[in-house]
Amino acid sequence: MLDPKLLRETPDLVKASQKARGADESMVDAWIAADSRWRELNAAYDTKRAEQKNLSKEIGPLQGKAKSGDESVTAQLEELMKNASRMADDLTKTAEARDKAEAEAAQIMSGFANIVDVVTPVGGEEDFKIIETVGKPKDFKSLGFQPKDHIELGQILGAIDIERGAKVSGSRFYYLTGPGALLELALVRMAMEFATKAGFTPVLPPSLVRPQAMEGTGFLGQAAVDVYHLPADDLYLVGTSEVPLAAFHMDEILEAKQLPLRYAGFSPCFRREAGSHGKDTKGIMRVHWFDKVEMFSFCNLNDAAAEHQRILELEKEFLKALELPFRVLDIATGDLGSSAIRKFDCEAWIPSQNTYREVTSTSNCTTYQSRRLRIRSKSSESTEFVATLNGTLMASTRTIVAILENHQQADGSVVVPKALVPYLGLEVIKPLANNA
RNA sequence: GGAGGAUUCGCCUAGUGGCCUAUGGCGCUCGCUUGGAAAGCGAGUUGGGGGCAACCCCUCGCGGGUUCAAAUCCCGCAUCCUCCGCCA
Repeated sequence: MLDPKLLRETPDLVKASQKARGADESMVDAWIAADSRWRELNAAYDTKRAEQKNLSKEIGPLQGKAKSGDESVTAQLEELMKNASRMADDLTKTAEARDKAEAEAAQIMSGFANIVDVVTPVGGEEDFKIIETVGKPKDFKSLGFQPKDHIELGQILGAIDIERGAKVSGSRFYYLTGPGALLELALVRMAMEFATKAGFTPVLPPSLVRPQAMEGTGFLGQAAVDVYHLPADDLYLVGTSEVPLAAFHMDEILEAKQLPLRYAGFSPCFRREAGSHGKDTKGIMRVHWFDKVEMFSFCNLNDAAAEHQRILELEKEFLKALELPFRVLDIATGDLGSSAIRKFDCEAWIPSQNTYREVTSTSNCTTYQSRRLRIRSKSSESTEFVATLNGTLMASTRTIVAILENHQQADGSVVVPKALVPYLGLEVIKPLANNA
């Protein structure tokens, strides 16, 4: 949700943002019309309500007199009751009109995406800016072998079972087995410790949430088709622990002194992947379920940009620790989620695809989510909506793909990055003995 | 799944249709007092919306309803507690 003041006072700013996103600019004027109608009706209601209250207050004492046998007030009382009755009808009608205008304004409001940052590159999916490139993809040719893809490596190592995933659950499902299962657990443990050292509180959040949590984080807008819904219970499966982490402080007023509050959530992530038919159909690059360690910060709006950089630095540091070559992108306006004003993606090199693929993503959502979730902070001076930021630390499937493919050797074995060795207890993942 | 009970300001609590424009205590903040502190005394202390302002309106778990008038009566829902059943 946007700040209504922004729309009332600087509509051109909102229009410019809508334009940069390729969204509808006319919503701005439509909202302003609905809002001014609401304000008018609201003021009218308030005035009438005040009158009604005064009228009602006169009735009580008179009724007391009438009850004690004083018949001189009966006529006056009747007159008052008649007026009050009429007033109540009028009030109901005004309230209905007011509520209608309010609902209309709210409807339009919920369609606004956050105001893009002025520094965000303008354009669509392809218009990202490459901020930096870290590490260098391995030259497998000079090493004398053709790199295998993660599907083949997964088979050789007994780490990933895609066929049985499909048998049991359908396409885009998989089993992690043996060293694959242990690899994920090691990565999770490493990520959690890493995040804890960086000041994030480890959290295991629920991965089923109520509509208001989903709604509040902005996932029931354009992204709604990608969300699993359980109609029997009206619960949603989260696509990221960003949802339960953001909603953690829903309807709360935090002490300004406590900020920033940082959490690292580990949860499964469920995505319907509607509309991505034909993309990444093989392997585990794009799946309906994966596990992820996600960083989430609540901070002052003024500190949000710095916190965003901080989260990005942590993501980079983690990828460096895994010895993965990657690049950092500044995502363009048209490719931002509705909550974000700016987004950085880290893309790791995937040898089998000869390209960089997204492994982490961090967004600055300023007060867009906190307004919807009613999360504020209170200092002695004021009560304000907090800024929220999120960033992937470790998405298991894609991280596993990157590790297997980048660190593979000619025989299919995989060298475990040094930083991960203590968590995995292995220096090399070796092919299964019975595998040719 | 079944049966009861609860939900009022940070915490505890009063409140069975109009005098609730919500008690009282604790805590907290400020002031007086003091060399300084404690005690004592006094004031303040839920959020939100509209209005240039004076001020007005909303907010007693949430949503409806009854009524001229609802913290209070009625209906639905949520959460928590107790007991029974089931269960990792």
